[in-house]
Amino acid sequence: MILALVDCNNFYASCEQLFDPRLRDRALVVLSNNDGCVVARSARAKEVGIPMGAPWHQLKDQARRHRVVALSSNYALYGDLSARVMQVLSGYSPQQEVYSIDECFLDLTGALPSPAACGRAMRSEVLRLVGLPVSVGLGPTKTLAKLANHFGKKRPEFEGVCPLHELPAAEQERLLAQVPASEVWGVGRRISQSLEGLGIRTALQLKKASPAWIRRQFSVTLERTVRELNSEPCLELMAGPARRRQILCSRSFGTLISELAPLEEAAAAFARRATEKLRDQKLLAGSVSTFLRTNPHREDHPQHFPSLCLPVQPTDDLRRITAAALNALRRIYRSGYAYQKTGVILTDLTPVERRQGDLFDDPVQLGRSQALMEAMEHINRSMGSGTVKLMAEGSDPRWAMKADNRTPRYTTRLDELPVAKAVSRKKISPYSGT
DNA sequence: TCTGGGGTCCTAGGACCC
DNA sequence: TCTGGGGTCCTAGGACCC
Repeated sequence: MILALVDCNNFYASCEQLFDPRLRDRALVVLSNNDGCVVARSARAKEVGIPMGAPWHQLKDQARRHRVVALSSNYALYGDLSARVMQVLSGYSPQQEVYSIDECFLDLTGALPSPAACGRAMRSEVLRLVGLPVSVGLGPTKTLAKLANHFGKKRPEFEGVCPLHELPAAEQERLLAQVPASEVWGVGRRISQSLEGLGIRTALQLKKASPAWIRRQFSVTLERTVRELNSEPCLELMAGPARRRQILCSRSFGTLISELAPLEEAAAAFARRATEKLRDQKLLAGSVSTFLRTNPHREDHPQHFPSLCLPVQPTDDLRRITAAALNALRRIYRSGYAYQKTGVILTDLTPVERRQGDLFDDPVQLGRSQALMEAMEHINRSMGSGTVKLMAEGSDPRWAMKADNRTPRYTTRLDELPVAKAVSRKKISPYSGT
């Protein structure tokens, strides 16, 4: 079996550069929601030493020195470009697993003229048709394909495509010996620290460890990683999208909130967003949880992290889900805390077609509920999300996020098309953060 | 002042069953 | 005085991923 892992380079930053060529040679970063942390960096931003994942407010001086441009994240744009990349790649294999917004696995077993040639073709076609650079890693297991992708990206001699399985064994070992174990898929910060204590520092040392011993020391998960490094497949390619186990919607607020009323509005808004996702996937929720969180970084302030899960009769009715979410919120809320975040989680998900009835169900009410939900969706689809919503959401959200520097949704909004006016008159300035 | 959002899987331990 | 053996299910917490 030969698997490919195709991954877009600096995905969010590349999306922004695609629509504004003036950004191509700039140090550019894209920020997380609320303009909180750095979640993507252009090649130049990496060169000047902007770290991944760091809080933006700590980097402002460094950023000013290097004239770094910082943009708020624009998920409508990234989601649309992702779909185009995945579409192009799907033509190269009947078996594609879309693993995240910017990467997918493909089964290239038996690809002609060869998997490696196929990898090179994918790379040039995505660049030609979508305009985004990708890297390709090839190997007999997912973990090795991931590692090969790492080599394809970091080592210029591969020119973006690394067919690890074609290299002589000695050459493979030489490469693995040069990669820290923490770069291996499934080895995070905690495990790499523990491994180091046991004398395992490189991917090659991890590969040569005994699977049984690793299982005793850690868990079956890391045992699988070791086996995968030895070309023994333990992780299957997922055929379709896996069945969801939970649906979560949460946001940090633009400012801290202590009163119940604005928290209720936020929870109602997140319940709606979660219910939209639930209905898109034709699922019913059997439990609704709400959680609250104070700012964990303020160690000198009183902290409160409550949550409550309420069972409901399996439903996709926005009114019932919102009522349960607010009920839970009111029961966990305490005055006197400055809350930073709330969220709604739907669990115990079942497919709509397996709806379990109840002795006291009223089919007329169920029909009305469905008709109402469909009418709301129809209006919100054609006139914009949130055109029709429950009063519980309020109309002036105090919890709204910061997104001071979002670029236009070039590919999904007619009124934000990149016409001359929109692009050329807007001056690029380093992010001021005000 | 300012620190993301959305997921999955595994394990240990407790509750509960006969 | 002395208190079994063999299970399942659920949950919280911790690890990982992008």
